Amino acid sequence: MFDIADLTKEQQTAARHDAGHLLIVAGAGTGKTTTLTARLTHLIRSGTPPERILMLTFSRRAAAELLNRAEQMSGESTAGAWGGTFHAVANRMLRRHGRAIGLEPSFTVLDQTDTGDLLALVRKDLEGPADQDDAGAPSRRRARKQTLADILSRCVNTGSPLSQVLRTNFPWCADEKPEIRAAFEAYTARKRQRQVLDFDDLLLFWGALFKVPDLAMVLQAQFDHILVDEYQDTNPLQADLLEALAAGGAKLTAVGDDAQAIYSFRAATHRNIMEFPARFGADVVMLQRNHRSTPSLVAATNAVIAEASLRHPKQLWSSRQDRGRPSLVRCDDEADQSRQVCDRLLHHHEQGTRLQEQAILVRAAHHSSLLEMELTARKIPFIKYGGLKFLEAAHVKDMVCLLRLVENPKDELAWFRVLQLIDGLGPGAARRIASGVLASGSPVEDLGVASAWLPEDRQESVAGLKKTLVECAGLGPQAAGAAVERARLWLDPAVVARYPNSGARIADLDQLGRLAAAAGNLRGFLAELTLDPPSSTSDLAGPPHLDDDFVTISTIHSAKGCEWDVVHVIHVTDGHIPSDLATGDAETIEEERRLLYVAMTRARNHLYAYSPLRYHYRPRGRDDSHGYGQLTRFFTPPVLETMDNAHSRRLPDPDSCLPGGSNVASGIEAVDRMVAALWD
DNA sequence: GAAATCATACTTTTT
DNA sequence: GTATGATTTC
Repeated sequence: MFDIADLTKEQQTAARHDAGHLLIVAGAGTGKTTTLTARLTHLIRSGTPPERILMLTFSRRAAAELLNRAEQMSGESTAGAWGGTFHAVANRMLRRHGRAIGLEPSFTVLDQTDTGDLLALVRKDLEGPADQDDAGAPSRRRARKQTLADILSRCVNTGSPLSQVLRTNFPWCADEKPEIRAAFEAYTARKRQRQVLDFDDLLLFWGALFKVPDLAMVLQAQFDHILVDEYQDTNPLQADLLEALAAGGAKLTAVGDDAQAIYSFRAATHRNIMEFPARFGADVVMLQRNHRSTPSLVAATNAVIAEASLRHPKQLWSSRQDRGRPSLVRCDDEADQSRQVCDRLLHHHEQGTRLQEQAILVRAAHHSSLLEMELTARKIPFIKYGGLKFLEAAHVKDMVCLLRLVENPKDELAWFRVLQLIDGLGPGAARRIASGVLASGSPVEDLGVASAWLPEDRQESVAGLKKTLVECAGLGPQAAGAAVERARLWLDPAVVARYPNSGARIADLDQLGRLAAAAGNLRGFLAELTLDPPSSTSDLAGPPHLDDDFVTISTIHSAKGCEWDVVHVIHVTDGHIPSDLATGDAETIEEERRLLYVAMTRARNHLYAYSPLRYHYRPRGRDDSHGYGQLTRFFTPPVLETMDNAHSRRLPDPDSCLPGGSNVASGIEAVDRMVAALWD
């Protein structure tokens, strides 16, 4: 167990800072978590009650771990401290204070998929039956529903008008602007009627709470200290929230590293961290001593990031014992890459590095599929983080919607989905019944009335659903586990009849039942599930046996904040890293560079970057605005000088910058008005 | 109006 | 390769 006195001087300065707001620029591996822990310890020891501390982190797990470590370090309880993601904290605040702006505490939260589904639903409602006459012209394809959700979210999170977002981020949808705009308006209205919030609403409404004068005073007096982790990955809306939170005199501590900003696709902007000192009048402490990696690895990662434009200049250094330079491994093709990864994995294992101390990092979840086959064939166990979509599996979604109806019978989307599980009911019938049911004050009771037009046998099936909902609700709010069990009596047969490989799906429902039983409270369980979904195969299957050793496969995004002795980064090839979908725009390519930087800086002792020379499928060139056939290489000569096995040529680097700015109004109507103003 | 079939754009990262 | 929407069939 260490003490604050064991920290480096710069870490101590950060931990003990007492004058006003503070920005800690913490380079990769510089002991950010240690410093934050020490700061928490310092605050608690110097008399700040835990419940007057708010920690905004990137995941619930990060918050829990910080509190845990602070508790060990300080020897005092951290119980009562507030912690979680921006969205999770917003959820808690709104359940408690939402009534002040006209929000019932039983609201449900839509995830990104739900948002897309609801947008599709209202878009369908909007299109008149009149569009059918021009039979000759095949109606052109419209933006997919998920794209609509992305557009909406980007408008709201950056505070940019629809036309600008369409122009710069979704040019192929620009000619649909009128329909998109109409869909957004209808979508907003629909959400309000049904008491559902999407992710962005959570932040907007949290902000709206601060516009209620009496409540704002209470909220602003609630915390003495607010700590924000991973500040480089926050968006303008979140920065505004912080400003409102701190208006009552709470001290802000923001921690982050502009070189690791990798969430611009979610509207995060490194401008937040660059502008923080000026905006809040904060002191800056810079951590530059890398405790994680060997000097050779630091030299290589420094060389990679040195070529980035627009950064907080810093030079990381390490005094750890060296273990040799990182390797760039040229592979013949993808199959060769898989073999080589396995070979090196096993080599290090024989040298005494457990598989758990090794990781394979990928740009996109599907990049590891061939490798996973090779691992399986060689009987090397692994777990995979990121990309797993437990919640998006149809049968899981079915169960979640069923539970959502128990909690909020006005949840139209849930009705729409659940009704279609009944044999013989499709989208049409579901829509008709759902709208009938929602027109009444007590939706569940009137289910029979709303479906009276159906043939008799189907009415009976609907009655079965009603019985299920009534009985689940009768179990009370604390019985999430029992509710799942009861719901399964109705859902299981439908799942078996409806989907192939129902065995695995039933097993998933078992798992969901276990999670629900552990959560207890149904409302909390549902909110937690959408705000902090299970992120790995192990979260679902439960931890493997303790003696089991397994290697981790993770997307680079999910690997943020983690570290391993040995790291294998695969597919470091133009088209994969950087991704094809980084459309040749300079800013996006810069983000891909940072992504590679994050991946490489996860390694403590050994680092391998694999680069297949040939792919068996046709590589797709990106939209190529700066010349024919030009490749993006991150391993430029200066970088290659820090690595083994390599040779390459040089590229010019690009530069650019993006605009921002946003504002928040008051009350639900005001929020809606403000958002609607974006749709010009 | 629902289910089945067909055609064709699109294929990332996540709260 | 796959998922969505348009079209045809029942």
